[in-house]
Amino acid sequence: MPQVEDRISRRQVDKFAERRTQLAAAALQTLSELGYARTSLREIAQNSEFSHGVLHYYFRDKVELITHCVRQYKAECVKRYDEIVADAKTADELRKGFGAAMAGTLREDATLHRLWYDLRNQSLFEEAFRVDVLDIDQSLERMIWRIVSRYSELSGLPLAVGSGTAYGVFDGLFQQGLLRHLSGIEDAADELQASVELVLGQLAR
Amino acid sequence: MPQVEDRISRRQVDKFAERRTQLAAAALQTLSELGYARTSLREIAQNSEFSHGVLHYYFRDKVELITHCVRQYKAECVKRYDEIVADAKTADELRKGFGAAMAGTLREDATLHRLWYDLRNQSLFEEAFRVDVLDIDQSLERMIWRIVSRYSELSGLPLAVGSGTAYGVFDGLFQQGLLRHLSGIEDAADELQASVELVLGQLAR
DNA sequence: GACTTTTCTGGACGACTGTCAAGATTTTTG
DNA sequence: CAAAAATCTTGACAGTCGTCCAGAAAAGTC
Repeated sequence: MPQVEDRISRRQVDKFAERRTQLAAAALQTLSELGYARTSLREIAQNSEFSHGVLHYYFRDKVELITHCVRQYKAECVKRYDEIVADAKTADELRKGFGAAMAGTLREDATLHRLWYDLRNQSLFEEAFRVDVLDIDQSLERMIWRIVSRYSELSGLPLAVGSGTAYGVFDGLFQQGLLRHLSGIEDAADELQASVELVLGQLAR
Repeated sequence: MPQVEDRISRRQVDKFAERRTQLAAAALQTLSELGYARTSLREIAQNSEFSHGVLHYYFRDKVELITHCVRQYKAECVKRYDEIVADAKTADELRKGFGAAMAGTLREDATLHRLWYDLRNQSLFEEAFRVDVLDIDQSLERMIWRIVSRYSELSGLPLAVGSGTAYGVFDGLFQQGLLRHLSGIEDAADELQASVELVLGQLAR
């Protein structure tokens, strides 16, 4: 049996990587259901079609598996959000589209977002995750900044805040919406949409 | 040995409750250092002057202990923040004081805040914590609202947003600051202060 | 077909977890 | 001081955890 490092860089790289993403997807699902604290390797394996031993064939240890998960999440996440930037023609169209997209992903991908905030918090305690988490966070910040600055462009109004502030504001609104939504508050998504549109209008005057 | 419920409502309630808060303080310290996922009862006991068995003498189980911790955190937290509302005479004084207080608690109580966000996230996975967490969250929202509405009062400017939106915005800014601060970014607190003052000015026009 | 390599299984390990209870210790009570 | 009650320690329990490994199963090679 070759070393993990060798296996990664061999001929059938694609097949090996394919299984890795397959297992990472099972891990992602388990994590989004149970959260980091209650997710075990055996539980992850049960959400796949393999036994628990195989995880150590494709990943060195648990940290590498979860790190890989986080990276995989990022790809899915940015792709998801980048569809939002869309091709709005007017400032108002962009503002409404942004609010609707936020509310939409809150409704549909609540458990995934819950996982993201969980992992981001874990990175505050476990340094192993920090680099990847910060990387994702920055890409999310850029994504928000693209929208906000484009809004300023379309509306002709100057922005009152910078990139980091804008991200903090909208991320806070979203997290608050997530908390309410998962607590069973019916109109949490609607309220988020209204808040987002309102605040975006306030940041460019 | 009487039941836990009986012990709580007996003559020396004060002494019993005193030890509970003492143990809860040890738990709070452990949790803020390790995070929820890595905190065990034995670890908590080692941060106190007792053995691990005593925890089940004062608390029914781990959930009750942590729930008690969260409640205790709330008391400390609201007290801490309520000193912020202070007695500002002018709108500008309040705005500066608010920003400075945010930056100050970010610098001094970073690990406690990190714990709060961790526990709030846990409540999204474990229903047992949800009630207490939502209670704290609401009291924080009211605290923010007191500041924001007072600012509107002092400045004579009308507010553009409601209570929930205001809380989401400032909580997001703070969390973003916490992430940067704990990642070793030196001027994270200063940036937070500037952001908070800026955004507060934007919400009332 | 046989032989080699890759992939996967299932069990074992030591460490750790929450929980519990028997008994030692301390404090309170009469 | 002695009896009783409260408090605390210690060790044990049944699980679960991440990790590892011997060997079964499958895939690839000649």
